[in-house]
Amino acid sequence: MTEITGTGDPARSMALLWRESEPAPRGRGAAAGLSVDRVVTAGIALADTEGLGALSMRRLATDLGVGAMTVYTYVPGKAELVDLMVDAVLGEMADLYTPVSDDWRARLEAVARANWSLYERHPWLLHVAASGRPPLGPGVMAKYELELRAVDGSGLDEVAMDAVVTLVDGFVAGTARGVVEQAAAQQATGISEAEWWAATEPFVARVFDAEAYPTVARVGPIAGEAQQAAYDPRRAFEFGLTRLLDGIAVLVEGTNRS
Amino acid sequence: MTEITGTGDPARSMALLWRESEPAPRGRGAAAGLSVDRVVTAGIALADTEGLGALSMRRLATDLGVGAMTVYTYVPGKAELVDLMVDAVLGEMADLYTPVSDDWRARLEAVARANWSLYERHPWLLHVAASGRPPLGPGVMAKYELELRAVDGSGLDEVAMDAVVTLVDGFVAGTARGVVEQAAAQQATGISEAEWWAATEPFVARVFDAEAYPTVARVGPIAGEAQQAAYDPRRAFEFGLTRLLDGIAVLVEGTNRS
DNA sequence: CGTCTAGCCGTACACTGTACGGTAAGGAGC
DNA sequence: GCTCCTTACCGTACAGTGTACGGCTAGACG
Repeated sequence: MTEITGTGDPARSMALLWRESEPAPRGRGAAAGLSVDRVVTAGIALADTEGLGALSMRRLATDLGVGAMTVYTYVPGKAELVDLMVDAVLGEMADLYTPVSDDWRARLEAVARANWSLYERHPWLLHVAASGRPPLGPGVMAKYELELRAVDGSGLDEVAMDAVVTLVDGFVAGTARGVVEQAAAQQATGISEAEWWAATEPFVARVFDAEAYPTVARVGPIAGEAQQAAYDPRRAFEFGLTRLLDGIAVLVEGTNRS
Repeated sequence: MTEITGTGDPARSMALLWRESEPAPRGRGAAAGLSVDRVVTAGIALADTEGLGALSMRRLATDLGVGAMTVYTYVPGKAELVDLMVDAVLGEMADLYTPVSDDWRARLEAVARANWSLYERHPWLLHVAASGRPPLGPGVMAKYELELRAVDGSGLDEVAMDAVVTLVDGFVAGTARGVVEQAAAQQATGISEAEWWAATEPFVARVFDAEAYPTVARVGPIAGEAQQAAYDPRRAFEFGLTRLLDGIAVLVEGTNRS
């Protein structure tokens, strides 16, 4: 259920991403009204509502009202389809973020929260390995541009600007992943987070050796009580974001001082 | 290819994790010498060498020299097997980290690097969604204890100690994921990172609109040149770790001042 | 020696992505 | 209006997956 971007032929992928050589529909295709865009949109809708696990070529074809193999007329394979879906969806970033402040820190925080919203809208993004070889289409470019602008004018050089944006994006992805994983576990088991914790905690208490793990014995219960679970991703997001921005501020101040 | 921990029956899982009620082997099993431990060890070996994608019940059974369904005698299902593998492997953290300094920052940095090594040894860990409902076995406990000790004595309260450890663990997982994703893309395509970038870059140059994305046009080439790729996870790790520790230092100093 | 238990495993089901080859519908040229 | 050709469409097949079910049999116990 993990898809990897950038595994198709680069030339073909780039042509698709930028919608080069989309021919005027001829032949039977015109009747069905099918197109790359419609395929991609249907794929996104399916992944949004039922998860990336439900995105099979057969199911997608059924949703589109065509036979399974017909989808391959518009898209070389599932890998390229996912590339297109990712690029399209990252392009939505522009709707989620509008720069307001002239303070880099406020802008960067807004970028982080917009990314968080993106993962809320499209949780399946976290099941796609896109950081290594991102689909360099218009959506990715627009998102990257917008994020770079947030740190532009802070005094950081170009390499640091890129590194800061990458750091914030990665942080948000990591904490958002926590939300998605908990939701997936709940879906897979039918047991809520609280129920699971209630069922597991007694065993922890029984089997636990407070002498072997004294620090866990001290910290665990307090942290567990505060979160009502083994892990609270939303709390982790708020806590981590402040630390991260503090750390970036140290860099910015150091840069502007010298 | 993404597995989710904590999806089995909590009682059964906890009993397995702590190896309760492992009966003295009777019947034919004694001859084959099979046990939960041997199954788990074989699973880890398989995942280490060929990846989590190669870990199928049939393949594991073949490696153990038994029929496919025999594995189910020792382990309720694949989900529980993965739980056991994760706990066993996180227990190795104790071999990778030995506390030396009495400076919390040095200790926390060592924890981060030990986590990085853990993912180098067992990249498949990143294909397991374990943060939501971690397998609370001896390995997880040992790792958590060790990490909490690193920040103990820094002046932070218990809730903050847990949050800091969670933050660092999540950061390392995110950057390590970059390495694993790039390796997976290379394996899937047979094309190296440099070759992919060389094949893609001309298309970027051709299709790219410097007026639409002026900041990308300025920053992208400089960052790309510095990394020789779209993304360099090792660089991101070193850069991010410093920012993160700086940000945590701000918190520690603030706590100790008041 | 008889019985019973527990380890072992063959078969089956509903899925997956996609290679291959066949069918037929629409546009172009006359 | 007829023919031809391009191209969209799609049925079938293959090698996989996790695991429910039920049958077999080897060893332990009375």
